Amino acid sequence: MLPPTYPEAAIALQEEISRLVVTEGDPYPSLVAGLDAAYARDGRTVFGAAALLVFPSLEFVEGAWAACEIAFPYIPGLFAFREGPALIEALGRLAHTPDLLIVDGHGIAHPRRCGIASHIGVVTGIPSIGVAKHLLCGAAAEPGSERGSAAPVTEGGATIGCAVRTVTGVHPVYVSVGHRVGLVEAVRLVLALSDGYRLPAPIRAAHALANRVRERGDGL
DNA sequence: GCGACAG
DNA sequence: ATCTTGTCGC
Repeated sequence: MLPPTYPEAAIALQEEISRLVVTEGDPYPSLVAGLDAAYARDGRTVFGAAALLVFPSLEFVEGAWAACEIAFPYIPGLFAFREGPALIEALGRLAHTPDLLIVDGHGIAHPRRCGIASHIGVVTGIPSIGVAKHLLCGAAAEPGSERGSAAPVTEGGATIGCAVRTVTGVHPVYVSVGHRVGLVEAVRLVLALSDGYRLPAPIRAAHALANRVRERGDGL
């Protein structure tokens, strides 16, 4: 199916993809890729970046990026149709295939249980986890203030993610299942991938790469 | 109808 | 996300 042009088509596609999401799994990855994007100042191009790190040493292996014309507006809940193409393109340019994806954004902590992390996980078949800085839906209980504390994010009685304290005393991140990873396992992995900063190392590396690429050349 | 709303 | 400098604090 071609990339949807209208919100109604995008929503219909998400409803189909959400049925394919596998919400359990306990991967022990060797190579973890962080995915993030940056936008050109003119707002017409999105730069997707993938940063590959060794697990659990967090040693950097390689980075890849891709520039795409923005083909979809920013609509909360339809994020994947804006950034997804650039992230998947960058992912495909890595010389190695990751065993796990850490995506900047939500997994199933989404109105249709199909955030960008789940979307990319299903499309690629690679286990994925969503890590977001803010909630899109649901409500989170307050986790303890110590690093490692976690509290559930729920919506309508269902647990859709966890608020996780990656740094003592710092605002938590919101972790949710992307694809082929259980929630408990996702939280454990995010903590193992976090080394002193609020966001996990793979996402920070991807974020830095995306910004570097954007600064170096706004065009294509 | 009103407010909220990943990046 | 992006527009934007310095500044307070560990």
